[in-house]
Amino acid sequence: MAITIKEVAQRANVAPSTVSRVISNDPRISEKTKVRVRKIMERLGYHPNFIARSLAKRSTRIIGLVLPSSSNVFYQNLFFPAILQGLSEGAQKEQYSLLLSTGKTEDEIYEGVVKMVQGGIVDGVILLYSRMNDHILTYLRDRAFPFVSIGKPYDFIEEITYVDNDNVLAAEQATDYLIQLGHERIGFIGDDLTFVKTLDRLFGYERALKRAGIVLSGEYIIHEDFSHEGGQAAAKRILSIDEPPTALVMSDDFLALGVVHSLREMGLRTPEEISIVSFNQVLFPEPSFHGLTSVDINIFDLGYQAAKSIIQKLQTGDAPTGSIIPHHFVERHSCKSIKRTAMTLTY
Amino acid sequence: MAITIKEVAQRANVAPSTVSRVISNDPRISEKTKVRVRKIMERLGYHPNFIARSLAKRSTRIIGLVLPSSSNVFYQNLFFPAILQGLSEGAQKEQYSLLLSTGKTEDEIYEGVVKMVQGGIVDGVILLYSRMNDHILTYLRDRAFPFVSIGKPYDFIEEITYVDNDNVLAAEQATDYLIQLGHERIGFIGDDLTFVKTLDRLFGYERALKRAGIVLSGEYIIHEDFSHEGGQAAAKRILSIDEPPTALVMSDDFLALGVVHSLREMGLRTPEEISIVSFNQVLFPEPSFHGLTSVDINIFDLGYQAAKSIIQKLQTGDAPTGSIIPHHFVERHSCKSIKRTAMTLTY
DNA sequence: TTGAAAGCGCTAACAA
DNA sequence: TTGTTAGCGCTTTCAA
Repeated sequence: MAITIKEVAQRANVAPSTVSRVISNDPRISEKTKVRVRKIMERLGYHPNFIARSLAKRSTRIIGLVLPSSSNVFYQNLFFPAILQGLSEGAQKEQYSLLLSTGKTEDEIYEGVVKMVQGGIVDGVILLYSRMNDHILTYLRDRAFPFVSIGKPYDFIEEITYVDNDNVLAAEQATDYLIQLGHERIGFIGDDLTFVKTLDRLFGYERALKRAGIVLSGEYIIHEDFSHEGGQAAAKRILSIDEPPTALVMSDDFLALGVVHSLREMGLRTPEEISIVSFNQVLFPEPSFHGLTSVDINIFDLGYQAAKSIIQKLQTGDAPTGSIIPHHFVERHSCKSIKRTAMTLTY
Repeated sequence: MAITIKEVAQRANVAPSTVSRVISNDPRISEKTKVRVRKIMERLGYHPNFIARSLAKRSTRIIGLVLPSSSNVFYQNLFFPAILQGLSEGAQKEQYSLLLSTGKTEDEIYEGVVKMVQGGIVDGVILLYSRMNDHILTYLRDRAFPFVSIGKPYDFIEEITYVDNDNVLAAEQATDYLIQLGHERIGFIGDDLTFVKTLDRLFGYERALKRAGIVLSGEYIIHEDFSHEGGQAAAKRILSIDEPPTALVMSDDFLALGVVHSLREMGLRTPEEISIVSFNQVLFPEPSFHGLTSVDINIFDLGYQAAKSIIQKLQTGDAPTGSIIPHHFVERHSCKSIKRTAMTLTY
């Protein structure tokens, strides 16, 4: 067994409570005894037992991270490590630790969250996603347990602390950009519409089209996983349309790469025959690498701010409702102008 | 405050210890009281407090994960999420949780590990890397604290539980493959040589060359980060050599993509002018996608087995010293034969 | 400025 | 089959 506070107290000829106060650097303890006790802690190699402390203080300084249930896809995308890095740095700064949810199915994850929360393992929770009708969010909210959502919540937006980009605006700008280039047959490819960010991006896309007086076509809106298979399926769908789009807005770089690749295999080149704008900007930051024109959503900042928000909430009991992380449109080489003026030159 | 075991006991007219035994499904308790107590737990919405249980049992069922200190690169590579997925599944299966180390620098990480271990937060630790002269490993070993290393340890290989591929053999096979294709000027690009896996792969590369009677050239061995910048730097180095290699063995897909890309920008095409074999196989499993001939090291299995090994160690007090995960050579389109017979045809 | 003592919620001898 | 009791190692009133 390891050294306890009692043994330190004995050696130092003080009460355990005094040692405890030395640990937390209580100002009521004289410098002299502090120095003496610290020396003995050092000599004995004493380290406080966090579990005992947690039990007494009813706080662990551990934050639970909840991944989405479609985590197989999540694990194959650089979004996850990027956001973890931000979370990790934000937590480390305030001496918090991060506990991962391990479940695969929705039920497993739910059970895991209940265990973390009711078991007193975590002081707060961060949801690494936001989707509609989420049981876990409802559970946390019903219990008034501190949590932060990465992604704007679908309901109760006024009362939930979240961190997000302005996805509507970002998608609108991306779509506008394509419209400016002369495109009118513009498609949208996103993943599961239960995710709020997909809804938002779709909404921004639609808003841009409407404002430009372009009629929406249901055929042009496609939903697939953020995976290579998803990309392939999406590419097939696109080519099966009578009047296929000349440009695409896509909700993720990985998905976009898959689509671009599949389209190329089917004989459709980017940007010559089809223009592409995507989201996330995690795959090699260099502009020259894959050449996807894309919206950089600053994933690291998203994670960092989420950690900051939950910690603030835990420490002050309150936190800003919504934090919006700025995005940046990064123009590269996956889009081509098809304005009539440009076209006539070609004729 | 939440419901405690005492309140359940009162309502059920039993002693707290009986409730405790019901929770752990102790066979000594009669079915009748079990049912009664469970009903009351249900009705009160009781959930055991894990912290209290952990303190009493001196075990938390939490496993600490330690990332390498060069984690900025780690976070930008799909190796990390892939191994996490394996770890996660292995942990979930046995009802263990995963705690992440959050530090950036070596010192921060070391402090974090000490805190986890001495603080009694974790029952065991998994090192997600293996490098020579690792303080953390030494610390854990000195304390005889249960841990598993992902990657063969540099020292004390007999007594440390680890999970790894046969990287020497894999690199030897990859190099052999290039030799079979007629290459003799073969380079090796890896990252930091303090990582054991890089050492092993380098060793396998050298062994294959020696066996084929090819003289090693120090110029042909390059070390760079697993990042795009690293790839760029490596590409420059290669082109600066008087007699540049006609083929490369590389220790990571991400690095390889960066190198391939940079080389192409500098006018050297793959596989026409330079052949490439790499490692990891995390970036889109489809053979057609990026076309890199590569060694699939089954990262998921590596993580899954690591979780399994540490849990076995925690439960039985013992575990196999080394588990070797099989690798698979995946032939694609990044290598070209330059055998003399083929060459003469061209002349 | 320090100490004594109770208690955080649970488990695990030992008794019955 | 169940209850009693003494901790696990720390914090925190209350008292001195």
